[in-house]
This record gives sequence, C-alpha cells and structure tokens, in this order.
Amino acid sequence: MTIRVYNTLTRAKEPFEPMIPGKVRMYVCGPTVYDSCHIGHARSVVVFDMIFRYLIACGYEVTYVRNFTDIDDKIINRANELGMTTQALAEKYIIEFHEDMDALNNLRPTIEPKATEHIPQIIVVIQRLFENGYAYAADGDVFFRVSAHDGYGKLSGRKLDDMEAGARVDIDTRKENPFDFVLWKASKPGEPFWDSPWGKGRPGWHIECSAMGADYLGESFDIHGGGKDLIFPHHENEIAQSEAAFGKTFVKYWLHNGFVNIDQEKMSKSLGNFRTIREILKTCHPEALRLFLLSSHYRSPVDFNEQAIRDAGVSLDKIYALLERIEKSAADLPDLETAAAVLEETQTKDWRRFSDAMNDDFNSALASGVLFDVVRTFNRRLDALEAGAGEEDKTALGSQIIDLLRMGRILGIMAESPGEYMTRRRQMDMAANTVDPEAVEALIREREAARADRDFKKADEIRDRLKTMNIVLEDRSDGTGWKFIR
RNA sequence: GGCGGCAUAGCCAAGUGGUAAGGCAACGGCCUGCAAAGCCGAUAUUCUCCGGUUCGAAUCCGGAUGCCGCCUCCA
Repeated sequence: MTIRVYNTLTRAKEPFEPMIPGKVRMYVCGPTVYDSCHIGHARSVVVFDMIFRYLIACGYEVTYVRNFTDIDDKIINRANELGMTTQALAEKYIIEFHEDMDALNNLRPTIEPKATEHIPQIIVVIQRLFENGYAYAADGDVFFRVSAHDGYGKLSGRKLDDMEAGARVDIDTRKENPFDFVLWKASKPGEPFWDSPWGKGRPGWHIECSAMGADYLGESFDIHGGGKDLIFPHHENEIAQSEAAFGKTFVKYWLHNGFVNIDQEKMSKSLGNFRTIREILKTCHPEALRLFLLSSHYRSPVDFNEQAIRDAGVSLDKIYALLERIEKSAADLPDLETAAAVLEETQTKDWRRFSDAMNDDFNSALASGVLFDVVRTFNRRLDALEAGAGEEDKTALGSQIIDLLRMGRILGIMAESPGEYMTRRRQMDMAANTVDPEAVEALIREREAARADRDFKKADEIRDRLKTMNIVLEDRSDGTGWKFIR
C-alpha cells in the first residue's frame, strides 16, 4: 500500500510518489535561533522526525534538510540587548536547540544549513529574479514583485485583490504592491552585513529557504514542511521566489503541522504562556512528551496541559512495564537487544495495521492505538504463559517483540532499556517529591518483617503511612518495590 | 472584511459511506493476606443541532449554533 499525504497545496490527500523513485528530498523550516525552543518547536520537529523515520522504514533514501535562520531582525535586536554578536547568540541557541531536540530523541537531519553560510547562493537566486523581472531595488533594499508572479496565493488560497482589501498598517511606499516582500535588506550602521550587488546588507527571511533548498535538494523537490503558521506569508513567498527564479514547480507536497495550545489558549509570548522544552523536561520524560505529541494527528491542534502530559507518562509507563516484564520473563523469549538487531521486515498483522495507519497521512494517533493493542495482547500471552498455559502463544511472542520495537522506532520511543527508564523516572519523581529513600526502604524492611510474622495489621499500617507520602508499594516475587503515585 | 479548520463517552483521541480503535479516569470480576501490576467484563443504540442524498452517514450535501486559526514576527 502506498503512502497518502495531505497536500496543503491541493487541499487533498494524494498518493505519495517521489519525483525520483526510491528517493525522497525533504525540507523543513527550522528555527530562528534567538531564544530557547518551546513546545511548538518540539511538535514540528517531532512530527517531521516521525515522518523521516517512517519514510526510511519504508525503504526510501531520504535527504532531510532543516535550516537554521541565524540572521534576522529578532536576532540582531536580541544580540544588542545582550551585548553579544549575532553570531555568538545564534551559536548559543543552535547548541540549545540540538540539546533539546536530541533529548527528545529526534534524529538529526541529513543537513542543517545556516543562512549566513549561504549568502553567495542567496545572491545568485536574487540575481536570477532580477534577470526574470521579478525583483527591483530601492535604496539598497531589494523587493520581490508579487504582481509579476501568476501563481501568487496558490498555497494559502489567497488572492492579492482580496488581501488588499484588508488594510495593512505601515505600507512601505517604495513597494510597488503592499505585498511585495524583501529579498535583500540594506544594513543600518552597526548591523552585520554582507556585500552584494545592491550594497551591504543581509538576506530577507524567505529567500534563504529557496536558496538552500535548491542548493541541497535541487530546484524542485518532494516535501516541504513546517508549522501551519508558515503557510502565509513564508511558504507562499518561497514558492513565488523559487518558481520565479527557476521556472519550475518548487515543491510537490506541502505538509504543515498544527499548533500547540496551552490550557486551551494559543501559546504566545505576549500571553506569557509559552512553555520551553527544557522546562517541561524537568518533570516529564522526553518520550512521554513525544508520545503526547504523536497521540494526535499532526495536522490537528493539540492542547498541552498537566493532565495530558501526565496521561502520556502513565501510558509510557505501561509500555516500559511490559518491556521490563519481557526482560524478566522466565519464558525463553528473545531478549530486547537481540530482537532490536533483527527487526527484519516481517509482515505481521499488527505491523500491517500500524503501517496502514502511518500510510494514511502519517496517522500516528491511530498507529499508537495499534501499539497499545500489541501491548495488551502481549501481556495477555505472558499471563497465560505464567499460568502454565498458552504454550502455543510463545512463538507469537517472538515476532511480537519485533513488532513492538519497530513501532517504537517509528514513534521514537522505547529507545531506553527498561532499567534506564525506571531509573530516570525515579529520579524525576524524586525531584518532584521530597522523600528520603533511605527512610522509605527502612519502612519497607519493617513491613517485610511484619509480613513474615503474618502481622498484616502492622504491614497495612506501614502501607498506609507510605501512601500519605504519595508512595505505593508493589509486592512482587522478587521483593517489594515502590513508586510514586502520579 | 477575506480565507481556512474543528465539534465523537467524565477527559484525551482515532474513525471520512457499511453499522463507534486506543489511552487516562470510574465500575464489576480474576489474581493478591490486603494492595500494586497485568488480564477479563460491562460502559456512547450514538457521533453539536436541523434538513437532504442513499438500501445504508459520525462519515457526502445544504443550513444553524459554538469554538479556533491565518490574513503582522511566529513551529
């Protein structure tokens, strides 16, 4: 079955057919590096990482480009505020971006180009636009002539005439049309600049993507992604620039992810409700955040709130509890590492269901439902085995481990060993609860002694006492464990 | 004003013409000294409302209501 993707350009799901069979060229807009990443960035990166992983799993050779906008007004302003160079500021936040996105278990793209390292390519594209009559200069600035491009508005479904009705505040009188946008911006004194045929200046926001996309993926490529907010004007302008410069279709499939809301409210700096990734990860396991983000379809809006993230954590616990159970199982199942090394392309019914979901416009929400089905049937088979029955299920478990890990690999979860996961969870819980583990262990030993004496009244008193400390006990065959109640 | 999206159980969320996945919570059961974990079972005769098309609609069409996004930097 082929993959079907929703294309913003055509507003329909289409069969995914890369221009070069077997190869996929994908460009996703990366961050402007002037501040810490928030959960909105996380969603975009995680969503396209999931798509990247799935395309690879489907056997495509994927070239994935994600840029860094490392020069623009916001960066200049921020650098001035902080008294540092734009370069140093950008570098600082690129490092942060990598730390955050690596923590979320995102694969690095094939190439991560920076705007400032592609000035010559940018200038060449602008020159092409001049040659083709789509650009004009004014006082060292260069503008794109929107009216000269027939298809302008085709991505966002806007018509220039309709938009002109909506009054824009400060119309630059040097523009031929209010919607003409800057390709090259003259530098003011003290600002970073590069030499160009139009004087000292820096590239406009949109042009870098056209130039770098063409540089690494060609003048025409398969997928271009980003947040929905980029549809207009950013992506609309990219199309105009690229198609005007190169005279061919810029991108075949346009994919856009939905927003993250915080407690039903749009997340924005002015509302002060934006949440940074690093702040969230202090109390939330990164894979729980991933699972949360992938539990909704990528085009739908998603609401971030405490309950949602807690639920995702509980769900993830359920998965790791199974992995731990597999590891400790007496039945001679393949161990996780061996299974992970195999992961051959078996076509089980579960994998089929999972890939069908992913094939339908990367429906990770449906796909994660399949994963939980597998978790449940797996536990059921283990129950049967432990009860001394269900020997016939044993062979099924081998391939089911593989399914489990394959699904996890697409979603980018289950990357840790159960032991690592449990340790990490414990650490985060310890940070959120002020408890002396020594005291807990002492109480547990006391209770063990009481239980050995069959003094269940005392044992239960200790259990209750721990419960007031937000701790629940688990009596297992290999001893008593404890964990925090969420 | 222009363009677009969404409304499914207490909450989250799939389903886009064939009779409502999954997760969390709650309830009953198995298991357990009691629990926890796991499993099993029962939970929406119904998908915001009103019309229409159809043998058949949560799914398509028309209308109403509500919520939201974009049109300005934004993932």
